[in-house]
Amino acid sequence: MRYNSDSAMRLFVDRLAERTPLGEDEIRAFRSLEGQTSLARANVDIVTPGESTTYACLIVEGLAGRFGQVIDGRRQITALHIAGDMCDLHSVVLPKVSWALQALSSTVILRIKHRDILQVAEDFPRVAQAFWRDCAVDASILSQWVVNLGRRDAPARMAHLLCEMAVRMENSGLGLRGEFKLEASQTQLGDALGLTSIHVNRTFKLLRDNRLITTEGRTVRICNWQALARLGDFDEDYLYAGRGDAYRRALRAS
Amino acid sequence: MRYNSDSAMRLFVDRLAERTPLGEDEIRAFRSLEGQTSLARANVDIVTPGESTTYACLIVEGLAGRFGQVIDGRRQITALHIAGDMCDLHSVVLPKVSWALQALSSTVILRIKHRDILQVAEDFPRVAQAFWRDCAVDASILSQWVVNLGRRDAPARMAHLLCEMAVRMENSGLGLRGEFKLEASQTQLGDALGLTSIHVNRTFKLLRDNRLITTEGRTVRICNWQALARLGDFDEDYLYAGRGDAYRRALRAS
DNA sequence: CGACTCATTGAGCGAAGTCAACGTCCGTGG
DNA sequence: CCACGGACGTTGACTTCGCTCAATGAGTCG
Repeated sequence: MRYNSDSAMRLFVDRLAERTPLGEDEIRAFRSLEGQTSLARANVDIVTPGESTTYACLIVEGLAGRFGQVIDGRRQITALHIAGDMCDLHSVVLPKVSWALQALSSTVILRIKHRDILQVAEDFPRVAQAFWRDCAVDASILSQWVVNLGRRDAPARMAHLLCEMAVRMENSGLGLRGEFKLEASQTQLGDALGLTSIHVNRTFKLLRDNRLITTEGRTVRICNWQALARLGDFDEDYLYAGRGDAYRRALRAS
Repeated sequence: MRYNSDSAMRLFVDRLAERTPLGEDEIRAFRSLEGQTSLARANVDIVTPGESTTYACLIVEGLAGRFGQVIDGRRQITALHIAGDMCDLHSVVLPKVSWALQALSSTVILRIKHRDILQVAEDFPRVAQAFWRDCAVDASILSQWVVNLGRRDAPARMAHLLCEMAVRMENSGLGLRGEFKLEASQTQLGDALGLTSIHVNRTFKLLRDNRLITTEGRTVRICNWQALARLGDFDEDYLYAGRGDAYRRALRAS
């Protein structure tokens, strides 16, 4: 099968370059990395826990989640990844993983060899720094999830997640913060929010009843961004997602 | 004041070198980094949110926590750091922070300039990789905290935290997993566990009543490691902290 | 058509929060 | 020296948020 993995690669490199100034040759070196695309259907593991991986996964299309496991079978999603995300870049330096990577909806991924990534990082210190920084942003998001789970009730938690995904999608040109598709079932959202699917449903209803959002299938429309962000106590700084014009122009040009 | 910051530096470098083979000159280059020590009393901010830091903090002695803030004044600790931890190494690549770093008990820290750290990383690719890897381990721990907060009830959550701190302390030679000092108040533990101090107290009582632990002041003794680890569903792999060969083999894949 | 997944809603329960009181330890100042 | 205040730990009574169990409907695929 052939997927347009170029666009995802461009998204990823743009994001790196936005946060870490990279020269022409550095970008070229990185973009020349080869990989294999493959399709994973919803609820299929891409990486299984305990595995020693030899490649990192770039999302080309769809939605994937990193899952932590609890002994009784319940699951907790620790990260959501959209197109353009290198979802397990950290596995380059820690290849033995203790989590699962799973497609939440039909997802196309591009597997890039650790060895190749390490080589580029070794040849170009700035690229190494860009990788390190990307992992740090990932950790920053993870920190916010800890806060979200630890100290916010269900409506605030959900509001925060919706705001986060809205901004991330918009920044990757995959939607607008006012309207975007969140390709996850309520059960999967529950796994991300530390709630049951039933409570996710009720919380959705609450947000709809308060005219903060509307939903249509899996499309979410945020009717009142201000109010939703206030409810979720959302401040997008932690995403380090440049809303700079330069970035957007660059995207549009390509 | 003069503190023995050498021992903390040694702890940190040992940990790096344990996970990333470093040459003599690389270790020497790193250990030659200079810093300023200072003392922070309990509940005093070392780094304040919104700050743009120019240095990273190595804990020489004591206990520090990274705090996320919620609008209503409640707090959530997203990471605990003990002696030998470079608690905000990621700020080297993301200097504008959105969290607070606070001493939980009297804590001595060594501030090392970002500029110097970046220089060593640029000169020695393996050192850069070691930093990247250290941040990845930090993120791995963060992931486990997400799982802990999202999918475990209070007793399991607490058991998991106790096991984690026990292993980390033992691995840094600051205690034994069977007995160690956890220099945090029950309120602070609540901030880490997403519980109220009152519920932390009740949960402590529960663990004591079940003869899993005993406490004496802030010294925790784990009487039944097996049972506590089972209750907390604790598997130490995610800490990448073994001194044994197993984990070194796991890393060798890279 | 049947089997399946997913969304929706109700009823009852339980884990954790809130509010409140009290004891201990410790530092500080009259 | 003791009195006072503050931080911390402990415990009880009551409330509430989110979970469990259960039933139903809507959409989809073979």
